[in-house]
Amino acid sequence: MPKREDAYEAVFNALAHPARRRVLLAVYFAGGELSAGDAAAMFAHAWQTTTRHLQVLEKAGLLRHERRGRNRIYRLERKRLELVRDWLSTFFRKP
Amino acid sequence: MPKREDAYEAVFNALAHPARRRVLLAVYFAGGELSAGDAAAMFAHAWQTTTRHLQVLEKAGLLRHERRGRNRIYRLERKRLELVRDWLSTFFRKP
DNA sequence: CAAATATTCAGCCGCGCGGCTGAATATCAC
DNA sequence: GTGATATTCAGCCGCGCGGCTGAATATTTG
Repeated sequence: MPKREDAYEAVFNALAHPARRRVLLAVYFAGGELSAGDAAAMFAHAWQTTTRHLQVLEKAGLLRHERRGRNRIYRLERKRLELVRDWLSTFFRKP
Repeated sequence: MPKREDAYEAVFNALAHPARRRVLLAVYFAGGELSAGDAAAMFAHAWQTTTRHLQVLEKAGLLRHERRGRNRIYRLERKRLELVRDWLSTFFRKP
């Protein structure tokens, strides 16, 4: 089983790229799910590039996908974002 | 003046490296300030490498330093971590 | 001032990230 | 089944990140 440290590593790495952060926000504002195509349409670069970003996000556990017709629908995994929130919370505890 | 986006970029990038996350935690658990040497001592790699990590953190606004004798004391900028907290909070709002 | 200490500056280098293109795969419409 | 649509897979490539070493820069101590 993967260690907690690896989880942090994957998640923080995933969040390090602006395109990936935008995707997460886009999924959220689209109501929690978004097709790969709609995600790719947000960017100037080739859609294959977005595909890879989506995979990074998914491997980090921040997204999950589901096939729906010929689209792939990506959904947020808020639980995974809690990992970051928890990491941060350390710094905001009363001393 | 720097844009908000650039701030996110710098901060998330800074947090992407495990050594830098460890440094931030170390500073916190050391009571809010830590010398560059003590930071470097935590790692197996050359201290010059830590120097650079500290600079990345400082340029991201997550640390500030102050000379004290021949040491450089690094202090946390919690304010900057709030940026990340705010970014995250979007996802945890009631729908 | 000279020597020791603490830390940074400058610059080299390998490797992975994140662009790209071209081909493959899955599903729907006819 | 054929073609169109949506998306991924495979692989190329440049550039920057993050290691390293060696030299330089404060600051304190004797």
